[in-house]
Amino acid sequence: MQANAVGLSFAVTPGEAAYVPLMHNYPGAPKQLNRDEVLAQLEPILNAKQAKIIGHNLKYDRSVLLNHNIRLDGIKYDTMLESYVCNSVASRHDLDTLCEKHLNHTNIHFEDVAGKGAKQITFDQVELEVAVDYAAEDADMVLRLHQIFWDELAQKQNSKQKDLYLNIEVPMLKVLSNIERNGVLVDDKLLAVQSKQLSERAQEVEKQAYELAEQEFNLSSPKQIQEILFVKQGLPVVRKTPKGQPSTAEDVLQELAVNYPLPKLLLEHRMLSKLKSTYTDKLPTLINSKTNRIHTSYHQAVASTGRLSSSDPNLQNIPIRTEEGRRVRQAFIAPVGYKMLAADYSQIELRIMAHLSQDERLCEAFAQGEDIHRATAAEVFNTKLDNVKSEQRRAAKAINFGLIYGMSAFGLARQLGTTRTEAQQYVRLYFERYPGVKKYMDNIREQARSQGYIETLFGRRLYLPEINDKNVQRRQYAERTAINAPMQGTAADIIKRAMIQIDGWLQQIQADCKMIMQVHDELVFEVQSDAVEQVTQEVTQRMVAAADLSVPLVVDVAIGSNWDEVQ
DNA sequence: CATGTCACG
DNA sequence: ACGTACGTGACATGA
Repeated sequence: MQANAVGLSFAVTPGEAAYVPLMHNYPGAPKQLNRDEVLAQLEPILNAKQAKIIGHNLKYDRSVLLNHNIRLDGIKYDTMLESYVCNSVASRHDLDTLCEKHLNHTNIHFEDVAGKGAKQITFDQVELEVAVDYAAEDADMVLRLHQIFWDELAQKQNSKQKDLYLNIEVPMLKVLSNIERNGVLVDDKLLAVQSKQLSERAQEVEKQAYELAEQEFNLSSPKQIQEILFVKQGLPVVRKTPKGQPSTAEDVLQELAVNYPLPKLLLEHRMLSKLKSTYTDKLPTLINSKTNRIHTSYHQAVASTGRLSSSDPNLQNIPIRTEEGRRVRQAFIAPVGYKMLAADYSQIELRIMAHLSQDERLCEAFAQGEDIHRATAAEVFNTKLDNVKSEQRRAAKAINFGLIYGMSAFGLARQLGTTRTEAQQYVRLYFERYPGVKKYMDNIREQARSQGYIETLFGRRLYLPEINDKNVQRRQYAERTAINAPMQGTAADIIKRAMIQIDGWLQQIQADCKMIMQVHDELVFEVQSDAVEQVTQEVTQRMVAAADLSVPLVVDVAIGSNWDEVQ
């Protein structure tokens, strides 16, 4: 949203590339072609639907060009997405890493030409003679990488991956670019008020904590908290961190708070300072001065399961679970004359589990539109639906979540606050009542072992090299991933398909509606008030139709004037 | 830069 | 004996 083009580089034949400098600006810089004239002349090519432009992370190039009012619709291939589809478990998909890995070639690094840290210069200050090698190399390498990836994707046995790449990931690039550029309106005055309230409360808590500790200390320092709690006050050590220090994590403090007063204050202070520093103080600083809105970045090649991630700011972890936190959402607003509309998939991962496992009882429960946790409770506790106690439903809900995560009896027991034996009992009962699920879990583990990977419904492949590891921990971790990834990943595929359809519809009818956020199973829109009914209908229909499962996909829609009201 | 912690689905 | 539910990103501290 902020960057300007300094130059353009192209390659049409491997081993040859050109750099067109436009805006290099340093003492003695040579005269260059006028940027806007060059871009205007290039636009028919960049924007031609039949053009076959290949790039690396073209979402970024598209956005920079849009800053100059140039559209980049000739996108055909993106090597970052090719690498991601070929192996999403690989930790990085940046150009330098891919060149090392696939071309055995070390690129000129950006830091080599621009320096690093506080002394780093911007690319327009880089001398032409230096810039040309750096920029032209990029174009050449992208072309070479594409040839390698395309050979891999076009292999016949990988056709599902090719479809995933061409029909989901490449089209998504433009959808995400649109969402990012749309941005979201945030009420900075409200956040300022909240910041003030949070710091006032935090100060009171701080004062009380000093009295209880009989000294001043930094409540944000785990090290100092350890000293006070476990050395000075001699409280029992509940758990240790991976590095062997006594843990002061939330669940530990919760437990200690039953018998001692200080942990409760620490918990409250933690909550208040988290909300203030990460949200109410930070978000207002990220409002773009040109658009008066916040523009996140979505990352399409980060999460191994196929999910998106969001950063700068992360709009996928805005608080909702506590009363205090939720208030942050009141600052995400629709402008006058517009409404906020949120559409979320109901229980999508469990529905996918029903589909993948084809378990009869589970499919039937969804077909009947039952409350799935209640239905599970009725089965596990062998009672009528109407007689399910709230405690039983809570346990069933924990079991259902546990299943999605590839649970152990230990994990379930801890979640439920019960014994491991009892948790094991629940798991056994569950699998007796849902034998299809049991069979599916065993099959997917076995499939992961024999193939070394698992796949989502739409062919996204996750390699699990540690599935046969000698190390029990690593192997079990890979097994849990094998269980979880097909469900989380299929859900990611489905919402991406819906987003592509919805974006296409919005462009086509020129609706007064913007898609503004995605939070894994939820889409958020800003809709002109008169269009709310139409958008509700059209969005729901496209989300529901995004996959044809053995069970219905259900979408809940809510409308309000801010993000808190639509949950 | 590592660590611990905590926000979300 | 050990660690223990999946996937993320951001912040403060402290070396």
